[in-house]
Amino acid sequence: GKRKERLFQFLFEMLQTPSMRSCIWWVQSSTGTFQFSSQNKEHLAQLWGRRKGNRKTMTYQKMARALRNYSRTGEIQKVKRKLTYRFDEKTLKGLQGL
DNA sequence: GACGCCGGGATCTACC
DNA sequence: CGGTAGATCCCGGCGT
Repeated sequence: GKRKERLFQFLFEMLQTPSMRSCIWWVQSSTGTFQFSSQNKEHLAQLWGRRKGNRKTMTYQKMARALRNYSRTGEIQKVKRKLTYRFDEKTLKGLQGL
């Protein structure tokens, strides 16, 4: 099946990519906590936008809005720390099982 | 006050 | 046609 990739799947993939460490990294991988780089978050957002083939350039502001939608389903929660989020335990297990 | 980050409503689009 | 998953736009709140 070639269902379109979800945002959280893309982020997890980036977190496993060494060359992306300047954009996003694990704060604590065991709990699924990760953080974006204040300096390079826009580059990561643009990568996401290109992958989706969006008309306009993806920005952190817009990507973060999509991220906030995850708080409703609980797939990802925002943590108090700046630019830091956390995958839900169930979501994380699903991603690790790929 | 400016700027960066955050929360969420409204609306639109692409896809299944 | 209805639902999902964002994408886009916009505005207000808050801390530095």
